[in-house]
Amino acid sequence: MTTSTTTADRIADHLRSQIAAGQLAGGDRVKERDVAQLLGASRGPAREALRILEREGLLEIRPYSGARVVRIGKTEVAEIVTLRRQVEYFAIGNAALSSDPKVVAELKDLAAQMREAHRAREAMKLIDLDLKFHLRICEASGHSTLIAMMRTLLPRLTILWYPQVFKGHTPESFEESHLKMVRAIENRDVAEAIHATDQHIENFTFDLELRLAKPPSSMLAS
Amino acid sequence: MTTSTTTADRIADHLRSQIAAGQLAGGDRVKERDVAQLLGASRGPAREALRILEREGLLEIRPYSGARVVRIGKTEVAEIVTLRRQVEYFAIGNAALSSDPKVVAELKDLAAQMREAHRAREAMKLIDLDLKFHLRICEASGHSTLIAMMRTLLPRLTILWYPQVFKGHTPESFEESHLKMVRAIENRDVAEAIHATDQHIENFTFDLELRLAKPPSSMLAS
DNA sequence: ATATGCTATATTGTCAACCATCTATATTAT
DNA sequence: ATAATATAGATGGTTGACAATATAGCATAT
Repeated sequence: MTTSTTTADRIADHLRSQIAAGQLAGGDRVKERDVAQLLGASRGPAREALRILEREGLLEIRPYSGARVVRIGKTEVAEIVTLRRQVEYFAIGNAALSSDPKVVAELKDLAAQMREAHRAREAMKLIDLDLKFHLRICEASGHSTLIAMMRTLLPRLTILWYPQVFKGHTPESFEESHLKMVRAIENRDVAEAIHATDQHIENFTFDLELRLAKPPSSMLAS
Repeated sequence: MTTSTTTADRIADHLRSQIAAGQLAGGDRVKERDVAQLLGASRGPAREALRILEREGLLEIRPYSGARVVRIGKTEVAEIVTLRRQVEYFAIGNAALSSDPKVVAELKDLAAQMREAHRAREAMKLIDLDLKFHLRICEASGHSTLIAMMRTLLPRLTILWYPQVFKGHTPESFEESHLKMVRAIENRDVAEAIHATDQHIENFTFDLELRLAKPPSSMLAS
């Protein structure tokens, strides 16, 4: 649970979790007033939070018509995974070239934290750490536009991933998969970095299922 | 001047033009109140507009510290052009596969409009049309994430391009460069589509200069 | 002169109440 | 059943106020 600086961020975090966990399903409507009251805030920050989630591709907003949770179909899944792969290649390639020891240390730390979160079965925390890990790699490149693109991609991946976050790997294998990427960065081995990334993505998308839209289920849905 | 639906969009459009034209230079501060009053609006929409431009990578916003126009250096220029190339390959490849006649017609129309805007030396209109053109190619793919990424990229390109928008080509050569892409889509020729895109980007980036930050210059700067 | 800490001020962050405007739904008339 | 019309509900936008924070400027100490 990251202590965000602004109310809008806090609200966005909360809604993001709800969406990832499926408490807000595809097609559900999200109203400014409900969101605001739920977190004890006013409409301003709530509105802002919805825009944040729109940019992340988790909500669709149409003027005067409100926000709805996006429906993600098979096409989108394939699309997101493909784009993610390309962006991550680019990112880790650059990270391997610069190979900042400080970044390497941080990544190793994140990998260890993920292992623990995995052991503790803290799904949301694990996802949050994983996002931080892959975003850190982008940030290491120092390319602001690349970071922006990654920010566009990662939240969408979250939705796909959450339902089966512990599936197909152990805390140790999960950590190892990440560490392979880190070591490649550490050794300035661009080819290996990309290969490790390829494997990493492959390991955790082999049976990604789309989450079908289901009937309204949450207290936010109307 | 595009007639936007919401006030925030209108404000964002206005500021985007100012930034592209250099009336707001890198490092300049942009205040909510000033922006609001300038367009006869209140702080709400102004705030929203700033967030829009932040997402587009034209502004940097820090909590309680305000928004500043980003400084774009040589590194960023190279980065943006490279990423743009990759995204556009992906987009036009998909567009060529689907090859929607309606889209093709729209693209041809846009190319013609660009020729006229070029003849009339209407820089901002030309850029606006060009953005529409390339965005339309993305939209043709139907990939919402790809569209999101393109929306991240295009506004940044605008800043780089504006200072020399008419340089290195005639209205006719400019139209032809776009038409080559359109015809490739029309003929479902993926390889040619990518080649045409490559040429197109190459033609108009050969001597992209970075715009250096300069002293505050506008009525919005403080 | 430089560095440090404090104060003052401007700006952002947030709230609340209110009205305008539009969308979508329900209703009515044909 | 269909089309035109009301109605309700939500969003878009305004105003004014206040709280929280960062930054610049000033005083002080080194």
